[in-house]
Amino acid sequence: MAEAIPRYHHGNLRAELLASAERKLERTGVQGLSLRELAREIGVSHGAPRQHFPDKQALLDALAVLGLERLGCELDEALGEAEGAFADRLTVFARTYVRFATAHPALLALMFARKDRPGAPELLEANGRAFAAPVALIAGAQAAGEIDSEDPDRVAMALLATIQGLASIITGGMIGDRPVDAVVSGTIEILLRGLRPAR
Amino acid sequence: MAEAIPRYHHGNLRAELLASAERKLERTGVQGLSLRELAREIGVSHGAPRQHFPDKQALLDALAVLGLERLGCELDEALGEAEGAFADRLTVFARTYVRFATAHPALLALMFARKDRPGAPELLEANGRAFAAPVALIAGAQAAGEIDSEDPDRVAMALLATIQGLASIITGGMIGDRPVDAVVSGTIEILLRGLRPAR
DNA sequence: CTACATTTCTAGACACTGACTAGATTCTAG
DNA sequence: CTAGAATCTAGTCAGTGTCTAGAAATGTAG
Repeated sequence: MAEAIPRYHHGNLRAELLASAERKLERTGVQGLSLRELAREIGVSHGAPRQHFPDKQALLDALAVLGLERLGCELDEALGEAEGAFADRLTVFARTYVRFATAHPALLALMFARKDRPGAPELLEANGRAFAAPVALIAGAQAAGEIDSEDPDRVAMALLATIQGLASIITGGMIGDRPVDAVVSGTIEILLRGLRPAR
Repeated sequence: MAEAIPRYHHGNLRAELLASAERKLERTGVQGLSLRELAREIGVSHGAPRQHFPDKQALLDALAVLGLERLGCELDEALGEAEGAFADRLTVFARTYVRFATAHPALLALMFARKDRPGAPELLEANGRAFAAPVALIAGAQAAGEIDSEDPDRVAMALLATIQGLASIITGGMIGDRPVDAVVSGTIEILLRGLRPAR
């Protein structure tokens, strides 16, 4: 640690607050996240965070944006190197999303907070960017005739809803002891059969 | 109001706490729910709730159980009087569930909190009771050959996940200005096409 | 009816939190 | 070098959840 000498100006407080907050978030949930405790751990006065986040909600929103960006990166990466038919790539998307959801359930809850809220336009924006790759994937499949496309928007909605639902069920502990990957790919399989073009 | 005379023993505090808490919950979310404020509104001292709920979490859990019971009633009722093919009855289930979810989003979040938690066995139990009717509906359809049943459990999982996902998307505000009922029935339609027995 | 035990509620305390303020310190342009 | 902006400290406030001791009402024998 080179951070042994406490200077008056921390120099990187905003970033370190976010990092510490995210660590704490996964361990204790939103309820157990305290601005003062964060400041204490970082070694800064209890009022310091206010310089970077006017509000606790502002910190949470920033965490959500970061989460969306990271999810977006993981999705881009996974879908970028995914080859093969639409079915396979959609499964890759679902698995990546579900893995993220189960790895960071508390963060996901923040990311899914109401977006029609004052001060959440950047959240909505980040949301759009995060899901750009899967949306493009679906649109491409529709254009290529790989899936039914009578109503593209409805199809995309159904796919996203299902995958988000899987994540909810799993993080809620309602999956019991069923194997995650099997449930995910089984569900995707059913969906795809329903989306097959009616020839 | 016959409750004008404040007696020492309220006589019905537990029930009134739950009712007040639920009202507040929908307006302010979990964050804005304060035991002391509840006590103040009801006209009782700040320590009184502790007699009925040892913990704030205990109040929240009780709220979740009540929510599950009410959801179960609504589902039972809706599915009880639903006639017709499996497709129609499944749509009724989805609509009923989504309506409940959009009407009580904060309560739904409580109901979907992690169930593998110390002191949540009654939550899990209530969860099972609430979804008894739709689970029976699905099992019946499988038995009657109305839908594919190579793996009954997987099929049920896919259906529940999808419907829960719809609720998440809608309460998260990500549905935009699309008509709710159309999105719901459109998604169900796709699922059902995928579940049609392969003859 | 009385005496006792239990339930229910009050009142006071404690540590903690998020938010606000004034002022000290450091950084940075000009 | 200096003035102003950015950053941090320290003190304060109302509010919260939880704990405690004890008062008040209720229920239950004898």
